Amino acid sequence: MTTGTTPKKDYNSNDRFLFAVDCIVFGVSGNKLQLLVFEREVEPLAGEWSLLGSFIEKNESTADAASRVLLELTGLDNIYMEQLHCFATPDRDPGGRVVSVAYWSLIKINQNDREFNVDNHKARWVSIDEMPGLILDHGEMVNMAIKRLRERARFYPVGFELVPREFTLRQLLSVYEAIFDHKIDDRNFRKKILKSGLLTPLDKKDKTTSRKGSFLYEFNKGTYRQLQDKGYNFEF
Amino acid sequence: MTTGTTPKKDYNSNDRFLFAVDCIVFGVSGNKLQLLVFEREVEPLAGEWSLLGSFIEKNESTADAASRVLLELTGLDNIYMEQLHCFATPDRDPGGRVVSVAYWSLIKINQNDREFNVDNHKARWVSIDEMPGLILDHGEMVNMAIKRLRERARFYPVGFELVPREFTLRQLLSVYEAIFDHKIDDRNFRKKILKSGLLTPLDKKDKTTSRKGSFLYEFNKGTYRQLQDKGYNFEF
DNA sequence: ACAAAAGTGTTCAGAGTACACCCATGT
DNA sequence: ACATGGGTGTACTCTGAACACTTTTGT
Repeated sequence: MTTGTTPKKDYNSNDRFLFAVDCIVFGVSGNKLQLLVFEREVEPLAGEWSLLGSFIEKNESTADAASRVLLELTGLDNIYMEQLHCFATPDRDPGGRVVSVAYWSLIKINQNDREFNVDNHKARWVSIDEMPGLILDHGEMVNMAIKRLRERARFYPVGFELVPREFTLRQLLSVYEAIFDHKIDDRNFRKKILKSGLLTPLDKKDKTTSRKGSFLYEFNKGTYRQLQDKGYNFEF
Repeated sequence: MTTGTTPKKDYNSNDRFLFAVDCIVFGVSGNKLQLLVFEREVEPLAGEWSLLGSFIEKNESTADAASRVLLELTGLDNIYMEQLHCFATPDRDPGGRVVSVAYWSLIKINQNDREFNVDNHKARWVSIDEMPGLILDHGEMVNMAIKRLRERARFYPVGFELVPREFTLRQLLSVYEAIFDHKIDDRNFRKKILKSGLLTPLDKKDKTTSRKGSFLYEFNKGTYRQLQDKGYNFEF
């Protein structure tokens, strides 16, 4: 039926494109999922809100570039990060034919908010309920990333990436409430999450939020790795 | 802590890369998941097995390019297709700095195997158990695609993409056995899949596989669309 | 003593799992 | 009549979901 299915691979005669990454950075605070957005300081579109991105350098991969952007931003190099999607419609950037690979990442706001001064750099956490309009297709990227995050969080233990190393059950519950954007039953949550084996109870209490104090847990990497392969139902 | 987080966006001074798509095409036959592989006819690496791909043209998106490749191959333009991942390590292609976006797709082998003559085009269906070595990082792409397919198939109704428009329960069961690579209990499968509301029973029987004949079903698009958002557990 | 958050158990309904026999038909 | 694949039902277990009160302790 068809004629030629020979791969078109001519390394000399083909078009070359500019190539960038954009980073979608999520955190949780105040029971809401937050997004880190930036005010662009350069043309085109200076003054408008966008994600943070960068062109890819000659000898780096997209993952390297995204890590570089996150490192410059937060000073941290062990941030949870996944590739989201490659955005490549010809007219997505009026500045030229630019292909962008979006990465999404999760950071622990409480742990790191001193590491970078958001205001000085014209960066701001916004609740995803109050997200401003973003340039180009960045809004589309964010929506896809939210969807992907929720998908991951349903069956894989990514909730832990949004919580400090030592955390209380209520903190973890808040994170899941923020991700899924609905109230979760306290007792059922405790029962299920404790049964999963993902939590190691510590002999300490966090007394900052109540007089009684609430027990701290840390999170069990061994069980984590098992569940990353098999999956686990984190719907509450 | 950090200093400059200004997006590095200079449209003139940055490197430009070649940009390609590669297509991972799955089908099911003989109770096994099959992959469509090609023998390359051009240098570099002529004579070796690879996925089918193409460079991106100036005014097309990656999705357009992948659809174009699939259309040239199968003559069909309504193939189920998802972006897999953007592969962009600097040294992945010895022929130059080529970034490749991989797409995976599902086709109904029985329905279409006459539409393209696989042998004439040096293309071949291979069981994923007997996959030959593939050039470059194509093996890695396929492994990631298998993982992604299984993930999708667990919670979304993609199994239907691998079955003709009218199909028997046994055919559908075989598809799921192939995807997950394990035996599925016949009775429990029927019970669950019929309860899901995804199937519309037809008043016809397929008599090609038994004397008694087995009822044909078609698949309910309305329910399908609901389940695509909510997800549904297709583990059997 | 009281305010504020932490912690705890039970019941019920629905889903998953394991498992073995009869049915319809063409030859 | 028989061989071949198609079709069916039940009992048990486990998980999810709904739901309200007691505990601790600093002030």
